[in-house]
Amino acid sequence: MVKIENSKRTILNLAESLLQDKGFNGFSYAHIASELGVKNAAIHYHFPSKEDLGCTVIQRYRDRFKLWINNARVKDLAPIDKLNWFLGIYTDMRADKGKVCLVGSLEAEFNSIPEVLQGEVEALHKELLAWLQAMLAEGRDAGVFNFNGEPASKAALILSSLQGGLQMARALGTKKFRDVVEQLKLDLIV
Amino acid sequence: MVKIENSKRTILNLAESLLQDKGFNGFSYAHIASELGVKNAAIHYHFPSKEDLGCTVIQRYRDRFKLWINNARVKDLAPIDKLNWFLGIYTDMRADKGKVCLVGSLEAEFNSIPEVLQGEVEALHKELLAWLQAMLAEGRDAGVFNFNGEPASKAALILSSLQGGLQMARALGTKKFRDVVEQLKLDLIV
DNA sequence: GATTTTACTTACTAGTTAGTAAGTTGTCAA
DNA sequence: TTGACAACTTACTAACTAGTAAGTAAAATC
Repeated sequence: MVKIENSKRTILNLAESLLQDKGFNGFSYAHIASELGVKNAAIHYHFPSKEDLGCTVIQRYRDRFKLWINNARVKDLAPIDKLNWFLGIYTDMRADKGKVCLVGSLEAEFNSIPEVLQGEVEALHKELLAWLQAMLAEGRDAGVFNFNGEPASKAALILSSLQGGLQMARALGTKKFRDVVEQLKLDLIV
Repeated sequence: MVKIENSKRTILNLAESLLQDKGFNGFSYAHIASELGVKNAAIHYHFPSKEDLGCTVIQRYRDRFKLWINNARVKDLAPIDKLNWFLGIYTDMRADKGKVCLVGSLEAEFNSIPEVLQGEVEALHKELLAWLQAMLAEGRDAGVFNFNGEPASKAALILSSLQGGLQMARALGTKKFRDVVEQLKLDLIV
């Protein structure tokens, strides 16, 4: 028995990567197993069903995001730096083999994924929006952001455009994604 | 033999609907066949491969869009009415059982769909952007739209946010999509 | 040192997938 | 009336899907 160090985490990393690359219906246990050099059943040992695997990936991402935003490195940033930190997450995804965000990938296939997974996606999306909204309100109050309407609506617009922008870049290239980010800033920063 | 009227078109309608609902990897020939009350092979008779089917759906959509924008009913509209016409397409998709746009659905699964289909998606996306860009430029020149930066970038932002907004609405409800559209207008219209 | 637990493998199942080959039947043109 | 053709059905295949049950070997625990 060749023991792989931290199999569970390695499987989750690969599953997350495959979700962002091929979508939930676009990868199989066999893909993960062959990439890890183990058998299908080994994946089922750690994650009995694909639903379990998907949910755990999202839960881990939610935990990660919560840790980040509550860490002083992000929490104590000025609004404009918070914005750039957030945009950087998406820019990094694009740079990493043209990945898209988990939320976008799973919402595009929303009606063909398990219900509990839908619930996890909903929760994650709400958490992202809540943070964005608070950051926008903070920045507007501080006079560094300028926009009409509610912070909640502006947050929804920004997140949607990042989500769509990553997908667009797959067909039209990274430059188009950069255009979206730049325009986003032009429409926000004083 | 019970002849279904215009089978080919009926199959295309169903395939388009399934693409927008479940994604390319989320539906099968069996789904289409059972819904139409025919056998699998009947679908293969009209569209030998799933790749053919997908491509034909996109080609038809491209033709339709070309017809629309070249028709006087749209062509001769004022920029603001052109905008509302375009936004209406997406609002209607949302109203129709929470569908997402074809481009978004296929780009989310971009790395697990056939290459020729990727090409069709790219072409459609470019055509949508080109029309949007021209409309934005026209509106800005006419003084009804106001935005910084290039029309191409603003077009990319708007289309991305509509694409992402439809997906977001699946998890968070139609109100969130309306918020995106409203914010979009606030950020554009004088 | 014995026993339990962890992390697998082997071997399998039942269902689904896209796709094919050969036959059938109604329609239409010559 | 015959023959071609369109639009299927029947019957099949090979590959892949998630998932399971039983066995195995090393490591941790007692």
